[in-house]
Amino acid sequence: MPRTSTETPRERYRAQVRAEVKERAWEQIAAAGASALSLNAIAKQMGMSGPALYRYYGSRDELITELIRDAYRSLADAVRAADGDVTSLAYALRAWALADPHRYFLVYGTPVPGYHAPDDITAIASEIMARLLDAFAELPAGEARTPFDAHLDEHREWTDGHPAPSPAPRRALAFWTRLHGALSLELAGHFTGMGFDPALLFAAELESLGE
Amino acid sequence: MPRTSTETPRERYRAQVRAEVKERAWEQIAAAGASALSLNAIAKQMGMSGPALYRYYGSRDELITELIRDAYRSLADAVRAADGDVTSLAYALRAWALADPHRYFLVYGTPVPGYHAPDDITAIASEIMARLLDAFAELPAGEARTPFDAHLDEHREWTDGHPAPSPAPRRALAFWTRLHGALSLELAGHFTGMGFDPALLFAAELESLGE
DNA sequence: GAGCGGTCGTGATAGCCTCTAACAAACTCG
DNA sequence: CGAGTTTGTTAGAGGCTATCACGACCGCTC
Repeated sequence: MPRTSTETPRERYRAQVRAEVKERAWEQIAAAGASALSLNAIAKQMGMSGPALYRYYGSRDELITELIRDAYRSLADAVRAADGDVTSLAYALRAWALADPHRYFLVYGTPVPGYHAPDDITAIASEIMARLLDAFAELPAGEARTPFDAHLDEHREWTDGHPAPSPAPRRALAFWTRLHGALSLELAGHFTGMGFDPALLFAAELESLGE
Repeated sequence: MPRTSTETPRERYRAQVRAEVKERAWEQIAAAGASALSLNAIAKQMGMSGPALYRYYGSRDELITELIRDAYRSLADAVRAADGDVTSLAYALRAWALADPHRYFLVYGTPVPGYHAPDDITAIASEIMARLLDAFAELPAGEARTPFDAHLDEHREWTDGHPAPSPAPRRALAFWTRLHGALSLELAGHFTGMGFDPALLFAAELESLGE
């Protein structure tokens, strides 16, 4: 197999170790959530002693930020891989969330107080949003124009130049907030013991976006 | 002032210290979130040495559980104090959430992996749900019956004997998930920099429940 | 009022964590 | 081969949760 010539052996090794650290980190997160992530434990698991890991990640926060970045990227991939239409987007989102709930909460869960997302992460987020706007732009306009539509027409910074006409931004926002509402409560276990099927609730909410 | 005769001085003192601990805990949570809560720091703040606090709360988890319980109780109070109708319930919820976002996340945020809520907490949660069902039971039935309505009719464990007829449970669930979706994304800061007014999004989502 | 039992606060300690610093070993590349 | 960078080590500071043994104190009872 051909190797990239611009990559020194050291860089190769470094990248490999960083990747393995992330792997273990994901395992830990899946097992006990992001708050329980311990650089020390990862180091020991990999057979090296605590501080060695700091050669690869300057701090716990740096590692977590990298994991959040990867989570966003994988969500963007999942969304990109879905068919263009709204329904398949919704089920791609749901499948991605159910595949690893902790990863979902890393993106949409309780924020760390001081934390502010780096630019490249917000860029990925807006790519996902663009995909949503695409999907809704293709739908027929349909219903009546709401006051919130008017407000959104005057505040379209977030659509970042996307040409989707008037009802689409509102519907894209509703897609995001409604499905997040249903998904996050399901993943957080707030529906357990209630008896109904969360998948059907999700479907019903998705339905509500079509009307 | 008359004092309760069933209360010994020791018990009075104990209750007072426990209350002050909780106060400091809320301050810390408001400042840096629940994950940053430190029994040690609280003890020092109160002028006593670390382990002394363990006389009052057996563990950090026990304190947090108590805080979650209080959060649920205060939400139940807020909801109980609101007028019966759906709109005032929604704005009571929103006001309660905005008053202390970290408290909101304590209730509806990323779950701690091992954690399972004690019975009395789930009891409070179902009282809140009953209030919601009340509000929707008073509304005219209106629209067409959905497949999800049928599913809910067969799975009404969670309504806990509440007599609200068919469309009400679905609408109460939608109230919960939609408003939570909008609120939690707002509180987590996912709308910052997007330009639109989260209050108007909330209002629009609330509107969507009336139809 | 004296004594006694339970409660409360203390310091010491174990064990975990993050992260820094100084030092030794290993590897790359000229 | 040799020099410089990179990597890993141990030691240690300072934080945390939590347990334990001990002394001090308080309030109830006699």
